[in-house]
Amino acid sequence: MVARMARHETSEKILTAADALLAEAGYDGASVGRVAERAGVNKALVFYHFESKSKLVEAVLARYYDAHQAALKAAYANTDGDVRTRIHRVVDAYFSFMSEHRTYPRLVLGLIAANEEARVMVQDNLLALFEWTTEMLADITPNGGPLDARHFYSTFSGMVTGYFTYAPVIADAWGDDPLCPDALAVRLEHVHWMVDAVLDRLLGAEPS
Amino acid sequence: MVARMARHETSEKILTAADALLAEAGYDGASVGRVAERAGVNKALVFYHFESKSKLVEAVLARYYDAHQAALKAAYANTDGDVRTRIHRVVDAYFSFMSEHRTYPRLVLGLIAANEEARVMVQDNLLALFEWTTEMLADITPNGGPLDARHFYSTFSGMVTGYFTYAPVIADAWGDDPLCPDALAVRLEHVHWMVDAVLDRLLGAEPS
DNA sequence: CCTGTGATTTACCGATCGGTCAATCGGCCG
DNA sequence: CGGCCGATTGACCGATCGGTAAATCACAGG
Repeated sequence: MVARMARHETSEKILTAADALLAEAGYDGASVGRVAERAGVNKALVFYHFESKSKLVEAVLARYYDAHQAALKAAYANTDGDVRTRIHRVVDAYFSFMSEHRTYPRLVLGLIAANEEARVMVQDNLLALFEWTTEMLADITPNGGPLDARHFYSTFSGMVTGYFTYAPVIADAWGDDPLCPDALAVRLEHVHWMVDAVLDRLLGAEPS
Repeated sequence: MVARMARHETSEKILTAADALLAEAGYDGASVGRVAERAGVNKALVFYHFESKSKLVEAVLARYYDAHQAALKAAYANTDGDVRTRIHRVVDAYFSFMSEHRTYPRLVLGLIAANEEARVMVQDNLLALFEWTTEMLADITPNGGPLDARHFYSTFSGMVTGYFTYAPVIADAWGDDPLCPDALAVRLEHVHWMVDAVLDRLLGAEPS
C-alpha cells in the first residue's frame, strides 16, 4: 500500500516543501517535522535522503545558486548594444529571475536573519555575484569612494530583492497586491528609471 | 546576597539583552532563557516583568518606534532651503538614526523573516513611515506608475537599511569593516549621490 | 520586631526540536 | 519461490522551547 517512488522523486518533493517553508517561516520555523508533513513523507525519511537539517538547507540553496549566476552571466554575455543597453539587460535578468523564483529572496532573508551557521551558507553565492558585478562595472565606475561598484551592487540588488522580501509586509498598505504581474512590471520600470538616472549622472553628457 | 534593584533598572537590562540577541539570532534564536542569561537574570523573571515573549519583543520595538519617526519628522520640519536640501536632511537623519541604533535594522529583519505573528509587529511602524514619506514627496513625484513615492521610499530606505543588514554577510569580501565610521561615511555619500541623481532626472534642468 | 509586599528564585510542566535505530515494506534477481 | 537491498516507517532519545506555581528573599512601615 505504501507508494514507492524513485529516489530522485522523493528528494524533489522534500526539497520543494523545504523551499516553501523556509521562505514562509525562516530557518528555525522550518522544522524538519513540518517539512516532512508538507511533503507528505515520514520525518525520518528526510534524514535518510539528506543527512541533517543543515545539509537539507544547503541542498535547497544549491538549486538556486547555479541558476542565479547563470542567468546573470548569460544576460551580460550578450554584447549587443552599448554599456547602457547591457546593464539594462542584466537588470532585466536579475529581476525576472527573482519573479520566477519568488521564494528565493525570502529564503535568503530567512537564512541571513538566523544563526551564524545559516548565514555562512549564503555568503558564498552572495560573494560570487558581488565580485562578478564589480568586474562588470569596472569600466564605468571609479575604484573606491562612494561611486565604487560595490555600492551600486548593494543599491540595485537591494532595490530588487528588497522589494520582494518586504512586499508581504507592505501589502496591506498597498491597495493592490505588490507581487501581481502589473505591479511587478511597474517596479521593473522604476528600477530601469533608476539605472538611467545613475548612468546619466555617471557618464555625463557623453555621446553614446 | 541577591542584589535588589528598581523595577525600571531590571526591565532595562532585560530589554537591552533582548535587543542585542534578537538582532544576532532572530526571533526564534532569541529564546527567553538566553535573553535572561545575557541579562544576568533568572528566566522566570522575564515573564514577571513582561508577561510573554511576544510582549517582550513588542517592548523592544516600542523603544525604537517613536524615536525613529521623531528623528525623521524633526529633520523634515526644518524648512530651511529648497526641496533638495530638505530631502538630503531627511536622508541624513534616516542614516544617522540607523548608525546610532545598529541593532534596529537587523532586529526588524529578524522579525520579518520569522513567523506571521512577529511580522505584524513590524507592520505598524513600517506603514507609518511609509505614509509619511509618501506625503513628503507628494509635490515632486507623480501619483502612480514607476515614479510613485512608494517606489522611491522602498528604494532609498532599502539603500540604508539593506546596507546595515547585509553588512555582516559581505564583511569578509570587503577588505575593511563596512560598519566602521569611515566606511559608513562613504556609504552616506553614496546615498546622497543617488538622491542627487534622482532629483536631477526628476526636476530636469530646473534652476534651483 | 513583625508583617506585608513586591522582586526573585527553584522546580516543574507539556510540547517540540534535531536526530537515531531497529523493524518493515516492496520490488528485482536468481 | 527465497533472499537481498534500498526505501520507508514508528517508536524513541536528550535537549530545549515558552510558560506556570509556589516558595523565598529583601526591604519598608507600623
